[in-house]
Amino acid sequence: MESRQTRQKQAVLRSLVESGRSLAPAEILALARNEVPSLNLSTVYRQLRALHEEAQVVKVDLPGQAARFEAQCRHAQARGHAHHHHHFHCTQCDRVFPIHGCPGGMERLAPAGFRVEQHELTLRGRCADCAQATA
Amino acid sequence: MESRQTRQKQAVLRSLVESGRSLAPAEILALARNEVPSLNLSTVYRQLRALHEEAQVVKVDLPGQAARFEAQCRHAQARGHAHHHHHFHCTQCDRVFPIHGCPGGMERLAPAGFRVEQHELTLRGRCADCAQATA
DNA sequence: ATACTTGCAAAACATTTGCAGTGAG
DNA sequence: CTCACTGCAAATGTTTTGCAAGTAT
Repeated sequence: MESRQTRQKQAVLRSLVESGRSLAPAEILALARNEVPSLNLSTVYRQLRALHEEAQVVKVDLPGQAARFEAQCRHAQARGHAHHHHHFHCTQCDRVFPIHGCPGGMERLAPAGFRVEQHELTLRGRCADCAQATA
Repeated sequence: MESRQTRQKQAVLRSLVESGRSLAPAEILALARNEVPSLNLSTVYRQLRALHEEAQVVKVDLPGQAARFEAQCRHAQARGHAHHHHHFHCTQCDRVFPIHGCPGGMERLAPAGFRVEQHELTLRGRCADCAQATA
């Protein structure tokens, strides 16, 4: 069950790396088709799963949104696990930005007896560009 | 466009209030059918939207999960806006519990120029019941 | 009576899967 | 040569919508 190197797999990963941000599967399909015109959406999903298992790609699940995917940063990739970070979702331009910080102290929030194993934080508001444009 | 009082609307709200936790539309359908056997899933969705607009029901969007809904607490209802709280999602029994606390200091996490307007926090792990069962 | 609501079927999305043919190793 | 990968079509799961019949006000 070892994975093979295919044009479609390279195209999916390259689209993600070159864009530098989180993309929806349909966006990835559109970009990757510049390289492999026959590319199919099913294949995009299958390769995203494979790349995710290889820790080359991170799945970004924001509340109430369809899943997006982003290329894993080199540093985290080398250590074999994802870098802990959160996301800022701009309600105006709909872009998603990484947040490199964490309030901490999550364990204390849960009721007694609950075992907190992980957490996800999503900030929402307006990004620098949109906040300035509105002001 | 004012809303009418129907058996199905009452059944949807009652199921939510009596359960005391977040329910998926399909779960609400099952419970509410005890009261109105002919109830349809489309109607559940339509009434959930109506009740949400009337601030009787809150939509709970956890990352990577289908939407759930919960009854708005009386206190918050009187003030006309939702009570700020987060959620704990048990990875074992898949139930969702309210968390009445908040780390705070979210504004400091965002890059300069970003305007944080709201945030959502999801804790994941094992609830008291499941943690004890495993131990 | 009027017009909002309901139930049903079908549509709209997002994501997955079965399968026969293609291609990487 | 093999067996994983691909494209396509169909299935799945969630949520929405069109429409004729039903019902609250």
